[in-house]
Amino acid sequence: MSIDAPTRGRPRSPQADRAIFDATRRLLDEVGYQRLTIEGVAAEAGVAKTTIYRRYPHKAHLVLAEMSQAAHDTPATPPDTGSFRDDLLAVAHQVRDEICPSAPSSVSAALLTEAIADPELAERVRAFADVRFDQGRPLYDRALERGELRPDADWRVVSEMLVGWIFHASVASRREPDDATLAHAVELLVDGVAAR
Amino acid sequence: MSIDAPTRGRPRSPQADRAIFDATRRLLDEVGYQRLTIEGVAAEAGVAKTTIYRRYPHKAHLVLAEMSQAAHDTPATPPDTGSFRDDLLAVAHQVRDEICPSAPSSVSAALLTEAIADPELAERVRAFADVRFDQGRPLYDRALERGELRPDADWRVVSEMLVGWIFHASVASRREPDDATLAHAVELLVDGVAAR
Amino acid sequence: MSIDAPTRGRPRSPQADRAIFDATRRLLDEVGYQRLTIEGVAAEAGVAKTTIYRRYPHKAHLVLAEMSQAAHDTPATPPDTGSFRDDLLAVAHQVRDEICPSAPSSVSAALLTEAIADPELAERVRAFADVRFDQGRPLYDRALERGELRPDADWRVVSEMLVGWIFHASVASRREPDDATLAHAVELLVDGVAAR
Amino acid sequence: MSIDAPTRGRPRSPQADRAIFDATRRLLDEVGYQRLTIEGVAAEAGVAKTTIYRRYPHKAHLVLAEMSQAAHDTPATPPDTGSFRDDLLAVAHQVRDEICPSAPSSVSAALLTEAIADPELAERVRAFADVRFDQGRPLYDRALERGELRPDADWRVVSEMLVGWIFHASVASRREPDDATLAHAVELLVDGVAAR
DNA sequence: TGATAAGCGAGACGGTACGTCTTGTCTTGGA
DNA sequence: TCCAAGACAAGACGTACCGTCTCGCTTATCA
Repeated sequence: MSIDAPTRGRPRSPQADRAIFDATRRLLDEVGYQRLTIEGVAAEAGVAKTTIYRRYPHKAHLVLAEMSQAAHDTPATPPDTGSFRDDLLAVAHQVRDEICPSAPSSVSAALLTEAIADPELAERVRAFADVRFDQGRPLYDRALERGELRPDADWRVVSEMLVGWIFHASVASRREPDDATLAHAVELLVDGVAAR
Repeated sequence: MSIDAPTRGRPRSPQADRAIFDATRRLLDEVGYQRLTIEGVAAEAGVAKTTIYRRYPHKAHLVLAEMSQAAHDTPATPPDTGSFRDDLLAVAHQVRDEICPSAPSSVSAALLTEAIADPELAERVRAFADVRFDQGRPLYDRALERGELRPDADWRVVSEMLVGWIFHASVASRREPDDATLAHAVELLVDGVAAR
Repeated sequence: MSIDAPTRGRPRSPQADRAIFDATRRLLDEVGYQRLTIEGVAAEAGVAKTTIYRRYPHKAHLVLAEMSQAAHDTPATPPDTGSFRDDLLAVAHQVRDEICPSAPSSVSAALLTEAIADPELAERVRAFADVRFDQGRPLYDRALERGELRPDADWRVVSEMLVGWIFHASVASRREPDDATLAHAVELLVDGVAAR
Repeated sequence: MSIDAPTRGRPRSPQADRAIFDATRRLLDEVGYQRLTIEGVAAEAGVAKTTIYRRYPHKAHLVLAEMSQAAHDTPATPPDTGSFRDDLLAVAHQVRDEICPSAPSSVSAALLTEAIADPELAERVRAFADVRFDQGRPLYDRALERGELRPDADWRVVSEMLVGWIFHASVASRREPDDATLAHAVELLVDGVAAR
């Protein structure tokens, strides 16, 4: 990507890198984002605080880096059922099951919140989100080819609407939506809410 | 609701109540949620820390109470343009302008984030959201009467989809959606994304 | 003693008086002077804090009052062995066993300490000490009659020297003095430390 | 004494050490032990609270450390008048003038009081007292050589009796003993209270 | 084959806020 | 006027993390 500066001095330890990521993941699962502390990660990873601060300026950057790494290691493959409606429904299920499964895992919300006050972080979060959303793009392309999707529809808006709804419904309104509600939402999204 | 226990001991000072709320609002506007501090609120309100802790166990509860109070004092009136589509668009504008205006005001996001890890707070947030959503209900009732809305559509899901999208788009994806994007989103929502 | 002021309003409850004293004694035995709190006494006595503050301005006064009451209820009788030396030794044993038996009981030291900064308390403590010392006076009078005591010796100094030494030895130097050391101290006191 | 563990991490700042001691001394002189506050010391020393708590678990330990340091910096030299009796009298004057000079300085009493409930502190206090008493030992050795002192007399008991008496008389009984009373006490101690 | 430069562990440092505790005062309603 | 109950202002407590800073040591590249 960038030409590495001519690397003087001792290079950063890849073991430390891994240990930090692993500890971050473990603690994220255990106590959630809010109660995750750099100090705790350092202890869990058997690493000095400095070693973490040298890599990431803040907790949020650390966590985001870990998530990016994880996303890179296990890329999500969008469903391909042959039907746009069913594809969307499958995505809805995926998102719900990824976002909701117990409290701590909702790291994303926390990151988004922090991003509000930290423009640089916001930029990285946006980049991360872009990657995620782009992974879903083929789904819309296929739908378009099959003539199931309005050509003028902004696929990004559609994605965000689905994901944003699940987020909002889970947290602000009731518990996580059940299968019937998911289906209803997809139907509204596909067919519109207007009377025919 | 419940008959208040026959009020033993000195009653809580309404002046303190007000002072706390006012200080909270002022600081929220000034420094935002993250950097809001119980200690700071106490100082700003000219009140002892204990007086706040006696009322609210955590920062989040305090802030939510303030928001509830504010919402109660100035209830939002849903738009009534005579057209469902235009009503929705007006709501979208309202929500965007309320949510987005720069960093500090994104208190909601922070509250939602905290609610993830605090079930009791989550319950209160949910109650607050219910009130807000219910205020918008007449809009859907009118649309139904006019025959503009599918009778089987869950109005709550529709609301959440719109609000959730604006949230998500603002924070996770790009900056706040512009007017054209809002209009596009409303159109997708009303007419559906399927090709006709 | 004093003519009671013409008693307007509701008289103070003697039950409360007793409950306060009892609770004070219990807590003193349990947690010691330092960790005794007015709040704790009120709770333990089933009495409002105000009820205590109406009677005693400070913790120290409360405790001193309790001690005076206790001393009044069970006056100490000085030993009378027929020998000055043995009387002193008996007193030494009494004092050691009263002062030392486990940490919390050393309330006296704490009171003395507080008295340094509170002249009124100091006066009361002094009065209390005077009563205690006076209770020992007959011992010296008898010794004087028997011709065992130097006529010019200030009995108060002698008492204080014995008690002060036990205090000091217990706390500042080693553990509480054993019987042999007590006997040695009494001997030094009686016969002097000078070579004959 | 023990070989210090090979100094891992950043060493403690000697400047902080000094600043803490100096501030402690200043505040002790100003407001006395009871109203001395760790927070206050930190502020006065220009040091973080944690820096103090890292060194001393409690106020009492801090104060004792300061006293030890002070005692170490300016060791007391026992008087040497050539006469045991006059030496003792000189010591008595020293002790009275050191202990009594108005409220704040009676730190010792406070420390002793706290030591009752804190075994570790008690141990340190004892060590400190040992040093102080040992400094007075030559006085007794000289008296012994000159044949002024009973060979079987425990010099430590003698010291404690004198110091303990001054303590007790100052605090519990009346104000600080005047010169005549000091002389009388020394005389009793040296010659004994028994009639000849 | 050193010199130089960074990385690393450890842990102290100045800060800030936390949430708790206790103090002594006050304000209720009821006795 | 007292009492129980409990709110109140004040302020210290001891703790937890923050992000920065020395230390002594290790591991690289460059001269």
